[in-house]
Amino acid sequence: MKKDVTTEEKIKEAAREVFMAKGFAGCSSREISKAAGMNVALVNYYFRSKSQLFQIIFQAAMEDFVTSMMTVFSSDQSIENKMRIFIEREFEFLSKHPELPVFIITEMNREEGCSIDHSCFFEKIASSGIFNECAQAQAEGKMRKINILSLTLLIMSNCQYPIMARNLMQGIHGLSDEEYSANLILHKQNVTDMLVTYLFPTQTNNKI
Amino acid sequence: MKKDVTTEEKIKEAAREVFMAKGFAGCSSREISKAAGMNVALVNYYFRSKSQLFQIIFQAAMEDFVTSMMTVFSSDQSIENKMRIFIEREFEFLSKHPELPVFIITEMNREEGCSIDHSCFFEKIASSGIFNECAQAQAEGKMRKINILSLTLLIMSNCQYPIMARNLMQGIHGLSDEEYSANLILHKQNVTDMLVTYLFPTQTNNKI
DNA sequence: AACTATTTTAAACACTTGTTTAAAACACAT
DNA sequence: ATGTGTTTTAAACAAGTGTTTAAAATAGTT
Repeated sequence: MKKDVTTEEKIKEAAREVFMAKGFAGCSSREISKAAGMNVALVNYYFRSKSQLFQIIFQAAMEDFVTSMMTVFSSDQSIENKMRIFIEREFEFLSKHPELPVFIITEMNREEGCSIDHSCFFEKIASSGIFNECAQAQAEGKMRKINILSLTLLIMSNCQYPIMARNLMQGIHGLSDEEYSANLILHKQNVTDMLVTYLFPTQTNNKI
Repeated sequence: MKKDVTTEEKIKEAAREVFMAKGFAGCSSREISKAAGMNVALVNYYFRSKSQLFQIIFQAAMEDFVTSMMTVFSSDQSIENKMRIFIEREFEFLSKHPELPVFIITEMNREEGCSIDHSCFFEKIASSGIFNECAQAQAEGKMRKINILSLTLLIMSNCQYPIMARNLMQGIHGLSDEEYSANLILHKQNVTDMLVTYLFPTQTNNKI
């Protein structure tokens, strides 16, 4: 047979789109199969059930998520520069995949949802050596002493929330898509300034 | 008839719990009616449909959300103190209603979802005079000059995300409920320090 | 007690859900 | 062309969905 895009991948692609947009509970098997342009039964022929298909999609989404971090952490830069580049990349990445954070958070909260071990993601990030690098910088007084969770939260909060809450913010502030996108660029700069100033309090950074 | 808790309220209470925990798509009418301890038909007898019931619950949730802000903004405090108190209160409020932010954001993203006018919430907040107060403080050089959206985002991001992403963060960092709660208190302090230092850059605040 | 209006229920409606079955279409070797 | 294994489909399955209907239970009035 041989095709440029195999059926299995067509399903995965469609499932990813539909799951991300509507969540596990918000869509049906038929909706996915229709998006993939085929019969319902095929979805269960390749993946045993809707749940199993979902697990695969979710796992891949988490993978993407972490991978996007790794490229920066593993780079040959000062820790402050890594921070700047990471924020830059995170805004760029999330602008391309805006549903990803809400998707992951929502499905993590689902009771029957993904029962995979998530600590592997932590280990993957840890293997980049970024945490050791932080500890060293903190010991040398180059970096503010906060624990890893707080550090993670500070970065994730300020990068992800502005993307996640887009519709809410546009609704509240009455902004068009273009206006919000423009403001997002300004906000990214504010976030970078704030985080770098807070985390790396040097004489230069403390200037107003 | 007269009862201590009217049927209508029993439904609303049950609906709020179930909707918040599972979302609109994630639950059924029967599930709500069962949680309220009554027949399915009663839900549609008091509220015409599942959608209409949802709209009411969602509207009330947004109301709660905004009201929790107003009490602080309207208080008689310096703007820097308002900020500190607001963060304190927001962490406290969200710890009691952890599903609220994800619920609002998720349902704002739903296509068929709540088509209400959200600008009224902005006006409600604006009526507290907080925005004018900010503008004045900025004009006097007491506060960093950033636009309202960016200000909103900075605060909301750092207050809401740590609650929203609780399960994700616990999973990644391998933390128990108690551990995370404890860390949340530390993080709240970090967030307060960071935001106040960034937004009100005075000589005292700039100290490490 | 008998009538009326409201509140609650069981049952049914038509439709969608996830999943399975059995037959059809297809590819490919001989 | 025939046979074989894989891929795809239409059809059906039982269970669950939102909603409606008509009857039962209840409350309130006379």
